[in-house]
Amino acid sequence: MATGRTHRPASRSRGIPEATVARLPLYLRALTGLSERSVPTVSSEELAAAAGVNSAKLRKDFSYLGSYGTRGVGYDVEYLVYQISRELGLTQDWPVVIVGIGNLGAALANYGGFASRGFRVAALIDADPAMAGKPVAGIPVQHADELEKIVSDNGVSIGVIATPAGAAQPVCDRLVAAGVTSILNFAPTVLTVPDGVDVRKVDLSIELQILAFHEQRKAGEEAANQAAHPTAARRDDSAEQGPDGDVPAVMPA
Amino acid sequence: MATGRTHRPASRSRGIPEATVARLPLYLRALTGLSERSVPTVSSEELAAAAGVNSAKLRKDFSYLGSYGTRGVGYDVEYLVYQISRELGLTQDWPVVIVGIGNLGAALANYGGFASRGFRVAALIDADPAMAGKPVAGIPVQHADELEKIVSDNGVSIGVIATPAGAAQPVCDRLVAAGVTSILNFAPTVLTVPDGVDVRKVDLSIELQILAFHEQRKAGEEAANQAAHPTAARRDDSAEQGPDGDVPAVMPA
DNA sequence: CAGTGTGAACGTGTTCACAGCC
DNA sequence: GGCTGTGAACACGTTCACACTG
Repeated sequence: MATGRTHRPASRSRGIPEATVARLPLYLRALTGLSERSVPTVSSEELAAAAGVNSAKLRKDFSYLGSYGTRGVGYDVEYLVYQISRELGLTQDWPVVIVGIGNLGAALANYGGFASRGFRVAALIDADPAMAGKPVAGIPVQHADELEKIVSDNGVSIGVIATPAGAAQPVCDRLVAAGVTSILNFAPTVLTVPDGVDVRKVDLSIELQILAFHEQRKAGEEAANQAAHPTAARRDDSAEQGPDGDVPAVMPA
Repeated sequence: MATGRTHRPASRSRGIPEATVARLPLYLRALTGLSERSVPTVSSEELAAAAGVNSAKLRKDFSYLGSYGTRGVGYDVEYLVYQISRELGLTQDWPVVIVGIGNLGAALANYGGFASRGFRVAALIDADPAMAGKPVAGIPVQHADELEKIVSDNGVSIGVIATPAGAAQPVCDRLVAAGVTSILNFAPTVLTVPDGVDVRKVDLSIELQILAFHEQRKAGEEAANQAAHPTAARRDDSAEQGPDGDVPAVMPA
């Protein structure tokens, strides 16, 4: 595996597991913090703690990139920052367009983490003519009619969709047709795209629902323990929604 | 597995795989759409398409909840909506507080998907005294000093953190101390919480970095094909960042 | 000796393919 | 006949534990 010096790009950059890729930004952030505090080296243990993972996972992740550590010492912070940045493609800069400048779009435009790492907001686009020309985060909003021109003129390959659900698919289609091949979707819809186009979705409501699931479970366990432990049971405004019995009005055949 | 009528909550609600839980909201959304269009039943194939997964996965997921389908027919839409809602704990309502009413916090407060499914914004909290009393999304912002009181008065168990990175951990600690046991974190920081507290993180910058990784890979493959296929190569403003050779200024030992 | 790098064991998630039922 | 429900096979991801090395 990756014999010392990096040789064939294909052999070492092929097949980095998705799960590892998803953690690289986490490591990078932790490393950047260390770098700013001028820490020269870290052990896998320390870095793992800073990134919120366990050290075995971190070492395995790094092993996919190559052998960038020093046994008995740890990892050189600056060197790792560079290697991970390069692996993620952050040594080049990525022009990004944000479509849909409502509350969320504006929040994204103002988000500092954007510019910090290789990403540059090339344009803000909204369908509302009243928005056109209005500056948000110092960038004038452009009308949706300009979308295709903006994408091709700026060589944009990453698009962020922050429109209402209904507008998302048409916007997506236009972005893709104009040449965008990666989309970050904040609208609560499943987007359909041709092969070769990546979509990642960020969905607030889904995250909350997952939390609710676990929260409910906790409450259930608490209730179960209550027989033996009749202590304070928080958040019991009404009857514990019975996981049994109470069937809805509508019933299947 | 789940013999017909649901009996012991523990036996059937124990051990729904995390991956399945994460998809339930997706199914629920697709089903809600069908329900609004008064579609009475769906096959696993149709529903899977609407949710953007494959049908085998969907059937396996549903099998963890019980046998809610009818062979040869499909699933009753209304019934499934109810079962999934109940499983996710959405038949009760969850008061939520949002801390940090900047651009993002305001976007979240205005987000419709919130109220639609069991979640209710109980309070908006910000550290800036100038914000206090100002209504956002029709809800007056309260000062951070009130945090503990708000959480306990409303029986809040889910908190959303939309503060700057530096404030996130202290806010988190206060929320947890006040009784919150589930946290949705939008700040780009790793939060440390006691056992029994769930944290989910939404991180825009990480999502973009993952997209950049894949985007870079595509560009690399494109470049590789270029030898045989010297067609138009989009987004090649500068030299293909060599995955080999070019070492940074800083070097390891 | 301290700490990386990694095979091997393990666990989780996905897909297949078909038996069983309506 | 058509579609669900599910064991069994497979793929992917995580953890363990230790050989190896600066």
